[in-house]
Amino acid sequence: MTRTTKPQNENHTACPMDSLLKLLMGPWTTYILWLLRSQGPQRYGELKAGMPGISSKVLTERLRMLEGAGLIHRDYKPTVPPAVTYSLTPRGAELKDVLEGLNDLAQRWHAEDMRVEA
Amino acid sequence: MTRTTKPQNENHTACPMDSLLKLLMGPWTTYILWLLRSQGPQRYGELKAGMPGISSKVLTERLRMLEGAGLIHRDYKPTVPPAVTYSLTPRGAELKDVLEGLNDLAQRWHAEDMRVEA
DNA sequence: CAGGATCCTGTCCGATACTG
DNA sequence: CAGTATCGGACAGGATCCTG
Repeated sequence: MTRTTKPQNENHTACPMDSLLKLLMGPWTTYILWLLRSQGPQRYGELKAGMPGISSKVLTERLRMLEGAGLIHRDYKPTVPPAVTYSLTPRGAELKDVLEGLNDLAQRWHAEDMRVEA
Repeated sequence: MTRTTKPQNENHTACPMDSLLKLLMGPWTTYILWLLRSQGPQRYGELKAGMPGISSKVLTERLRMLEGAGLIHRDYKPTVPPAVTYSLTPRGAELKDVLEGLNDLAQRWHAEDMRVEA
């Protein structure tokens, strides 16, 4: 086996949590999940409109990653013009709970820090 | 930190959860937290030894970020030679629960995927 | 409408060398 | 021992143009 990269690094990137974390951390990833959850299934253009400043490339990239991780579902209608609708999968919903836990934590800490610094 | 990025991005990086997520996603971040939790407070050198392949610079960088976020505590003894010990703060412990939740999810999905693909 | 291809850019990471 | 300083390279992300 040719092994040019360092074995140690594979160790920690192979960790399922780490890859999930790495997926979530993308600049717009949580936004996408948030939009799909709060506004229900949406089409590509709607998502893009809801995220001012994102490029097609990055949005597509993120959507593919989320799809690959089984967090969202891609529904492709080969009409003319084509219509693609994205929605959350059960896994996406499961993930929601953890994300909200993280969010609560972050917000609480943030609030605490405000009080301390004031 | 220099602030040359576009205003639109500040919108989503200003979200407390996003910054926390961004912090956690660093290449070695979860490792550090994991080590400090499973092996208790450790010194700089011990941490480094436990993470083969990491450079001083990156380790210091990550430690400073974690310290700045209030997740770890830095105890500096100005002896000769100096001794610096890092430990988890209460916040670090709190974060642990969420991380484990995420980890459980990731592992379960991973296991499920294995069954499906087999 | 929903992306693919391409180029360019900054950022961040790791290696090496040096210091109080 | 516990860092800092500096440099180069890889890669991620953005802008733009183009297509089924």
